[in-house]
Amino acid sequence: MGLSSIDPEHCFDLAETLHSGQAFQWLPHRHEGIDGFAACIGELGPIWLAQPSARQVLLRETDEALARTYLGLDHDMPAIQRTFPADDFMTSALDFSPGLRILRQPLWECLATFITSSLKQVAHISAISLELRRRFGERRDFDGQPFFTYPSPAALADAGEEALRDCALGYRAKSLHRAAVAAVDGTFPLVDLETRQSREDHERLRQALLELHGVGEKIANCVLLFSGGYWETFPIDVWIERILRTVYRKRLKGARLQEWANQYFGVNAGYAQQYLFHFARKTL
DNA sequence: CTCCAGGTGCCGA
DNA sequence: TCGGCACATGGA
Repeated sequence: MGLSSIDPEHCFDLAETLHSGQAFQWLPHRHEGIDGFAACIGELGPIWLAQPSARQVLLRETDEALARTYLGLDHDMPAIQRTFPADDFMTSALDFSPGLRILRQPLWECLATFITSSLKQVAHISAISLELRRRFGERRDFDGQPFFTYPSPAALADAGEEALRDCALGYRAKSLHRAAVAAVDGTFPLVDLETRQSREDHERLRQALLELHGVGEKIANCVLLFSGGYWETFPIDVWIERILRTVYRKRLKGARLQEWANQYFGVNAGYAQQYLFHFARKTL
């Protein structure tokens, strides 16, 4: 199978993007003698991605369309970054990883992994995600190595809460199982919610997410940002809250802090948030 | 051992 | 509406 090369056009960093706490499945993988990363995306793949130089992303020809969407290679980064505030910390965060992109992940995979993320470190979210894939996902071999799709709602619903608990999920097992059941019985209409046509879709998806047990403001916002592509959405986790308190001197809480952040960081506040989060986590 | 991690639901004031 | 607390698990 032939390889394709994509020129990202704007500044793009594959490794930073795949390991910035948005997606949790990417593993180092050498393909045809080239070091890169491989994983399944939702029910697709595995796909392999490499970036031997700044203006060159390598992948298999058949994966090109999927990769462009997933990696956000069509994002107009200069235009997006011009909407960020120009304060010192924001500037430092941009300088630290100028090639960071917001991914566009499948809804179920993104929702399910973030349900398992509450009060967990990124490394452990990855471990949990991998275990769920290995136990309940579909095996797909690539270069003689096994990869696994993210388990479908049906697979997790059938597995049962106790089996999920065995994957070190703790109290999150109930939330994940109930979400899987909701997706299967249509209470949470995955396919409808994943299509994005009108302006109302944002609020529709947000409301549906918040009705799920175990999904609050933070997780709903992560899904809106990392799957829905709603870049104005600004998730506030412990890292971001710490930054807003210590760097930006904000003593506000909850909805008031959220309101301030959305106002201050602008129309692409969520995109800005990812630079802040990554910078803080890697340097503080 | 203690503290913390990309939080949420529920309780009482 | 708002603060306090329980909830599982593993790494630092």
